Amino acid sequence: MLTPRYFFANDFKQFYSYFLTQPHKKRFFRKGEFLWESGEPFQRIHYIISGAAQNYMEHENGHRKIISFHGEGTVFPGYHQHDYKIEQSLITTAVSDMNVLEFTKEQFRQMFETNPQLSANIVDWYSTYVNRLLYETAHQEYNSSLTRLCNLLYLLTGNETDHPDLYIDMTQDDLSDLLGISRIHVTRGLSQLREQEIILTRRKQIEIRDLPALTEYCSLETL
Amino acid sequence: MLTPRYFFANDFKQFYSYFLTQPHKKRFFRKGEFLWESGEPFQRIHYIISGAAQNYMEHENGHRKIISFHGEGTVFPGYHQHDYKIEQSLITTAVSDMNVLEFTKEQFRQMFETNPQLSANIVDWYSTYVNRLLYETAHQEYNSSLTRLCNLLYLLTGNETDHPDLYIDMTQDDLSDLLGISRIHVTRGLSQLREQEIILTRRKQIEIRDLPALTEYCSLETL
DNA sequence: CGACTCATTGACGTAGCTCAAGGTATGTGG
DNA sequence: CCACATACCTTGAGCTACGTCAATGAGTCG
Repeated sequence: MLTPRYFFANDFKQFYSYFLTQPHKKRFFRKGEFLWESGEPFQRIHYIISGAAQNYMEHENGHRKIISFHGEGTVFPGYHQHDYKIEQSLITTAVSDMNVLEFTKEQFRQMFETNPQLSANIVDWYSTYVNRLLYETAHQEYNSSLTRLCNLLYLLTGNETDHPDLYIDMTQDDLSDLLGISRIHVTRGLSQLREQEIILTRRKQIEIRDLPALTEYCSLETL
Repeated sequence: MLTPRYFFANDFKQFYSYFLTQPHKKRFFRKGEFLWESGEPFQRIHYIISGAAQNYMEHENGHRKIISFHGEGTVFPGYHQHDYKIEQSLITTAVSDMNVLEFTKEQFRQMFETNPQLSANIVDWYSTYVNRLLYETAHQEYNSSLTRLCNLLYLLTGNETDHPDLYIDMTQDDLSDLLGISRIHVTRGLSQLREQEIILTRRKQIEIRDLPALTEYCSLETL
């Protein structure tokens, strides 16, 4: 039973060697560079060999919403044919140096049409993406800011694995942009958790000290 | 350039005759019946011949979030293989009497794997669904309640077509559940628009009298 | 006619926002 | 290696948009 994910990785790893046999371009992006710029329609699709990217949207009033992270062994953005207005506000940047395989929409279409395993995988990827968005739209929206924060921290530990990652390397600004809660309010929530010795906060990092206690604050839907 | 949609219809119409040739079950649902019940894992997929369904989610604290409507000539839910926890809180009910073709996941998988046009269409459907969810998560979230309301009304007129539908047949409760805003606040927003003679309100219906004036209240992303 | 369901308006409370000021790591250039 | 700039974090104070509660009105249906 899958829970929402903010970080996508390794869900296309099995196609790496196949991708290499198909027409593509090898590219390198330095940390901070754009893979997909604001205002540009969606045109190229990347298979990520190493490094990670962040996908976010800029609101006309200046707010920034981080939607997802994409790391090694995954493909972003999801392949499709339509053009959506909202894509003009989407931005993808490298959060670390990246090596990728770059495909045009047309090249990817070729593969989609001739490789049934690939097309099945793309649909699964979409369903995972939908799941993450549904979680936010239909669940998180109704939670208090503290619950939302705790849910996010819990999910970022990669709860599904046997080895939860207890160090979340992210600024409070990023958490705020992921949650759609003001940075100051995020700080207040974290302070509260810190007082209860559930977490430790430091520069660009949250350390989870007491995962069971954290889950006490999470909504049922999250666990 | 596509804008978000809340109402899905006719995007699988071209497969109707194909679907009829494939293994399926014809079913009839009376208004109010469940196509997919709460707690039940996702198992069956419906092609809608006539009538319409509503897909919503129930939050553990009692809130109800309407996600989308699905009418004639479309398929719901989207085909996929994984099981997501959140699906246990999803509910689909008939909002009018419905005639559908019902497929099991397995039957649909067969079609997905053997009909490339169908699989391409499924991916396009997913991208449209993602677009609607992104719109809400990354855009509406940052708008004031009045802007959100106006955006929704505008989108519900079916703005893309040449013949906008100026009568929105929906209770204020439904609008509130679509927007994630309290019913009372929805009423207040509507009152404001009514005072400016942009809309007329009546039982289970909003009539748009002045569409251009309405768009003045919409966010840029919506138009 | 009575019993729903749906819509409206007022009064009031509060979660979360913004503004403001200050504190503490980290990195850079002289 | 120091000092200075910058990025990041913390806390307080006050405001406001939106939520809840409560009372009433207005269609609709059996």
